[in-house]
Amino acid sequence: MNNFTNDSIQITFSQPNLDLFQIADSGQCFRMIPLESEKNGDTKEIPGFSVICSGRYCELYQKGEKITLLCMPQDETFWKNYLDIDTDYGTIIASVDPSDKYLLKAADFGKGIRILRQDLWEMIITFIISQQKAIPQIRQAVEDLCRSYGTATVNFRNHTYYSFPDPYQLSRASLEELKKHRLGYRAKYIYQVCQDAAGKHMDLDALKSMPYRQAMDYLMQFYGIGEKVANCICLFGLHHVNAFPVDTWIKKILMKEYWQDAYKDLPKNRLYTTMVHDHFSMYEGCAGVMQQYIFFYERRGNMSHLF
DNA sequence: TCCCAGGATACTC
DNA sequence: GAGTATCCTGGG
Repeated sequence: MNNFTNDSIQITFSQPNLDLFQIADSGQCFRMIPLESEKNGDTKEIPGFSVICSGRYCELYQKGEKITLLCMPQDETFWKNYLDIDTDYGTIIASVDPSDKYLLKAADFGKGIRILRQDLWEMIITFIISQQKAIPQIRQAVEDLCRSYGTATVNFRNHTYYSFPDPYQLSRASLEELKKHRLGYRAKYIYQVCQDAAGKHMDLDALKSMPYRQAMDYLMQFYGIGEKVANCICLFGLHHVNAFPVDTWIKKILMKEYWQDAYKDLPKNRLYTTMVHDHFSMYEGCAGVMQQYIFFYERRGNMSHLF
């Protein structure tokens, strides 16, 4: 990380409960990519990540609790905020119910995970894309949209990177164009949401000021956004840490680890809501973090690697 | 070849 | 309110 060309600054700070590798494949962030260097013709992975968010580019490196941030000087505050450095995750982990052995293990295993403060619009589109897709496919589709419709900028290494297209940029894509990016049946959802956002029918600024429940109701009015996607947008795009997205992984965990006989007569639809309420509503203000811990713990046990 | 993967919609009853 | 077929695509 020594041969950067111009203007960039390098800041190193110490931060507990922050693990770049865990965050990068926690499934919340799709533009945090391992850095590679070319040596003797073949590419070699180096222990760092490039991140693109809100039109900005940075590189992050880690050694123990020491995080090194490489970015433009005016963006230092932005990236520190992105990493949610003002939240004390140690306190959150310490608040785990001692009788919940599974969550204790999961929180310890994923103690370096944080809820990043990402761009709202990017999260809306990304999690619409995410439905019925695996993480590498989501990455690919997002990168595709950025290269096709985003703004090209040259970073401090003289490499070109592409911002995530804003509503106006993305709304210029026709439905047919969107379908070419392997979005499948999601293309029509994205097309409609872009039209809504560019036409101010979807008001992102208003959304940012809404409390969690209101934001959920607002988001679910739009075509292609159901409860799960709305929860992901709330958690990762609005930093509503009470949001608790329930996908098939979480359903599996709930059935495996939190089942009680009292649930046997509940219809499936009510079942998961009830289970989440019974076991996670006590984590006021950090339930979403607990969701990330169990999600990551379960997935890591089942998958060898993701990149 | 079939099946399903980190869902939502439109349609049934 | 609760259950189901259908929608794209890629990979096992």
